[in-house]
Amino acid sequence: MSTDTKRIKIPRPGKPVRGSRTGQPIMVLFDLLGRRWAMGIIWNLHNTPCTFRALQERCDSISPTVLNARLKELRASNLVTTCDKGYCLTGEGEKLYTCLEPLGAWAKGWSKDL
Amino acid sequence: MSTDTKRIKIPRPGKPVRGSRTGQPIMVLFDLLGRRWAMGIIWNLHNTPCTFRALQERCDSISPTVLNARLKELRASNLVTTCDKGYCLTGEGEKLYTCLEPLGAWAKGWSKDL
DNA sequence: ACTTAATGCTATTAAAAATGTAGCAATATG
DNA sequence: CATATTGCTACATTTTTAATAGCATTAAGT
Repeated sequence: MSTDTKRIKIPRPGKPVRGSRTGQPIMVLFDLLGRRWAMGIIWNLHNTPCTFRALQERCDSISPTVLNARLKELRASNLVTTCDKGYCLTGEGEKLYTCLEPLGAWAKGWSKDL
Repeated sequence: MSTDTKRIKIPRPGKPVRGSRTGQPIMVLFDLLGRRWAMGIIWNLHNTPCTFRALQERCDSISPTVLNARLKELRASNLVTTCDKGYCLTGEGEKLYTCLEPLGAWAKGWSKDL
């Protein structure tokens, strides 16, 4: 469980990122969340800390390479951390989750008329 | 402005998608939104229809290849459509936007303590 | 102490997606 | 007509993601 962030690009507010030269917070967030499995990881981690391997299974057998990359990014962004049970959301991460939560209900309605 | 959807993979609720064999609506949505620029496009299109090229500029000069791919997906998913001003969000798209909106405020707070 | 099993990864190769640039066809405008 | 704008497509390059194997470390079982 290293916090090694070398050679990975973490989007940072105020700095140019993929998708925003200005580094507007929302665009930085979209850059971070708009990566494969980022939101799924937050969703699956909500209120249920778990080990790397358990998380891997919950995320439909996501490859360890990507899971590890996402976890590094999310930890560097202070959304995910480690606890005695393994990985879990930080306080900020849980707050972010509550912002995402309404999407669950919306998605159900959307899926009906699709 | 064709509605040509051949050769692109649109995630569909109820069907296995990238990231969910079960096709849970939320996972389908995450698959769709977890693609580069998808959320940024919705954000930029909110209440402000515009042409392909104008949208391209708003999205920090996103490449036309990706913009077009995202637009096809979002149109096929009934979130984006065309109007006299060019592209715009559908009713569903605007509803989705209201789900995303809180992220703007959250992101500002998050960016401070990062 | 010696296995065995689980955990957290890294390495590697291949496939898919995104980027960047050029430019074309169609329509509108002067 | 000539020019400009629009909505894209083509193509080559770079990044990401995927898929699979497996290693090092720790914890438990016998």
